[in-house]
Amino acid sequence: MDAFYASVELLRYPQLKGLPMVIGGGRRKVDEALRNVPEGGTLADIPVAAFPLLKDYAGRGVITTATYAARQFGIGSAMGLMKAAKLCPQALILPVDFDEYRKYSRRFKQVITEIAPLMEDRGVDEVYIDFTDVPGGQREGGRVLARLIQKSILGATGLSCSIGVAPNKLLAKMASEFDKPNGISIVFESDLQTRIWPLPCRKVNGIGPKADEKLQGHGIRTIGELAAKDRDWLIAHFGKASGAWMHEVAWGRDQRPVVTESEPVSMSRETTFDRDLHAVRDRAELGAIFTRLCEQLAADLQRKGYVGKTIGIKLRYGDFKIATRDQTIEAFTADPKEIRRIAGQCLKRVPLERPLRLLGVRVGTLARAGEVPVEPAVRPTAAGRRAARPADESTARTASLF
DNA sequence: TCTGGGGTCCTAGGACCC
DNA sequence: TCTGGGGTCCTAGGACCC
Repeated sequence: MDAFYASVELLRYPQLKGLPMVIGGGRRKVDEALRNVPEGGTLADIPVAAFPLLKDYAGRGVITTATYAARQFGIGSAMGLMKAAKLCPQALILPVDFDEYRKYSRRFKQVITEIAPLMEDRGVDEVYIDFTDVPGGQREGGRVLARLIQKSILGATGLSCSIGVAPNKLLAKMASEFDKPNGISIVFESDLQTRIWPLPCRKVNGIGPKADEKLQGHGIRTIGELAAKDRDWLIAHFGKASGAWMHEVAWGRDQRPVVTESEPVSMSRETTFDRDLHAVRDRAELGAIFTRLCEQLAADLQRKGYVGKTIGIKLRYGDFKIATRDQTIEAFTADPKEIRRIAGQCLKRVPLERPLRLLGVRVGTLARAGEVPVEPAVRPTAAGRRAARPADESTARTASLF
């Protein structure tokens, strides 16, 4: 989907079309500015001047989506809001409204599955579709079907999307970026050398900043340069699995099927504080946030009908370093009190002297409530074994906080 | 310009079992 | 006297994606 969050917002506020706008940041300040709906009017009647400007936004956060008008100024996803404000102070800013995006997500995905039932979910704004057995799916290399899907989604939601059609998921994903927004791009196997090999390695789904940096360290910048490397050389430098995988993708090979169903592995809730908090000084505030996260997470689990038995916490310190702890318990649970109790024990095992930026709670090893696997014979858990051992010195002093 | 929230998968060491 | 081989589970961290 093209600039998905921003495009959904423009459906509500069509008066903002064409203006530089970003989605991100907390709710509070922005919400105040939006309490300007004229008497008897609708959201579309709010004057543009009533919307908050990026330059007036003071707070932590990143941009989740920028309109194409905002991108002209060099603003992009994941950019800090403060930096974006320097690039384009007059841009408008709207808070993230995930419930609304999820609504439109369900809608466009339903449109797709009615046309092509084999669809793989890749988050709120992205999917893979298997054209293979869809009637007419091969006409003009898939362009006819792609066009039908685009038109149907636009008709049902008012949203545009970009589609890449290729022999596999790897190439289709890259193809989808060739013509944005509202484009269709067909890539054949025979296009590998001309259209894929000139691209930077970073364009491969799965090669991130770290791998790219390492590749560049070896003088490898493009996918073609990667393809030129010996398979064994790649394995020697990137490990057996990664090296072999890199060799495959550089040659455009990918056998992964389109997966239409999957079960969640974990659920979590986390929050970044408005300011860094200290475990001792801000004890009450932290405790309240901690409890709330556990309650939200329990509610998520219960609403979706899951229970879990691995409970964990995540901290991000002021210096952005991350620490995680988890503990597997014997009985599956979705109970907020139990989650908080175990998560609290996890917190006691992590250093709490330094300023904290983020706190998160996670439940993993999920099972559908009501289909809980039979417990195997009890053996002492790792936690039980650990309990016999005293906490290390750094955590001992703060152990009673939670 | 200090950098969100919700996920998945992989690696690696240690405990434990057969 | 010194020391197997294979397997699973648990835990912590990290890369990556949307």
